[in-house]
Amino acid sequence: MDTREQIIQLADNLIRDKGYNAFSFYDISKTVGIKTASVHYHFPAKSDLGVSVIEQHIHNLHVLREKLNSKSPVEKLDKFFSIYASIKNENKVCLVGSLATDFNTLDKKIKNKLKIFSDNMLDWVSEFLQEGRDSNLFQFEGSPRTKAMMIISNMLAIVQLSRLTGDKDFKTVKDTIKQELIKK
Amino acid sequence: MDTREQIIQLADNLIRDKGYNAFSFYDISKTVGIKTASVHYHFPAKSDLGVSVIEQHIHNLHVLREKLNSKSPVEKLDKFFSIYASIKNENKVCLVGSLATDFNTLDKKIKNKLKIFSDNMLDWVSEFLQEGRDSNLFQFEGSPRTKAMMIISNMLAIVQLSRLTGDKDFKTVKDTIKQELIKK
DNA sequence: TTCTACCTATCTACTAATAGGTTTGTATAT
DNA sequence: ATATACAAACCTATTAGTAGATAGGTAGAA
Repeated sequence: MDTREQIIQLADNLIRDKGYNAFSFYDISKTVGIKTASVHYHFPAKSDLGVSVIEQHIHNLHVLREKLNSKSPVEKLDKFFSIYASIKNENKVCLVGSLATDFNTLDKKIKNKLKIFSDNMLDWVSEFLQEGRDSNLFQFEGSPRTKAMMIISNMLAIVQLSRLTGDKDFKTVKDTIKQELIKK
Repeated sequence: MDTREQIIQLADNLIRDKGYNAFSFYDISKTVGIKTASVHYHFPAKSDLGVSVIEQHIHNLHVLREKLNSKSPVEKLDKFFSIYASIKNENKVCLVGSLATDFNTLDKKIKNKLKIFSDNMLDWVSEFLQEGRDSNLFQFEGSPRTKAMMIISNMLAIVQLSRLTGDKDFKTVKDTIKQELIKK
């Protein structure tokens, strides 16, 4: 992994661990083993780094969608859950949740990119929910978009909330959502 | 309102607007009209202010519970929703959500106090959900605590997420939760 | 007098960011 | 084959600004 990628990876972890306004170029530099000025060589401003972190997530989601394209809605749902399970496992939160709380302090470029990412995520989940209902695998009322919004917000929040209430609440909520969606 | 209360009120708004690590004693001082050193007179450290903000929320919840004690579960649910509606209306997020994303940067005293607050909230919602189901007003499966966790996380997250996806999504999600809970 | 609530002044540490220099490899022209 | 040019990726050094925090002083009220 080259330096640039390493910086993005690290920034991503820091944002989801401590929040955007709690990490600095010094945190990056000491771990990568270069000076802060060298981090600025790759990313002139902190907001440029923020934008790149989100772009990485957009790209990863795109690749995942392609990969799962021909798989069943249940497999897609499981993969969706497993993303949040590993977030929880690392005691982090999801990118959208983290940046949403800092939203009013962010650069316009970051805000716009983040909107694109959350739209993509919402689009993907809506799509496989619809697909699952059409093939009688899932049951839910209302539009797929609304259901997607509810499932995403449940997962987004439970990784945050279970930092306080205990990690096993994550599993309980995840299992309940799946059960409600799949039971017949 | 005396200075101390004014500082707490202001810090509360700043935390829920921009996040704990994005506000400073200078933000407080310029609005209250005193110097930063004078803010330190009331709250020696930033974490003391943070603790007081949470204590205020704990107190407010306690007062609310007392006030609604004899009211119906539906009224309690509506009041619960209206709290989040006004948060959304101000384009803020809820205290627990905001501090949960910054959790790994917080002082131990803040972490502990925050746990108490989220426990109280969870306790209250679980209680009126149970009450509502017992009197055939609500229907849901699983434990009241799990359902409370899911409803709280939905609301916690939708105020965050709808900063990106649009304010009307807040209303859609809120209405859907209520409908699913009350329909017979 | 002593306490409350503020003040001025200052400190240390950290922040993002920039200017300008060094090293290293690589491509091109002679 | 060797000198020249150049860019990539780092460096040192520095800037201007902000952070939280403290020492010590003051004016007015109890």
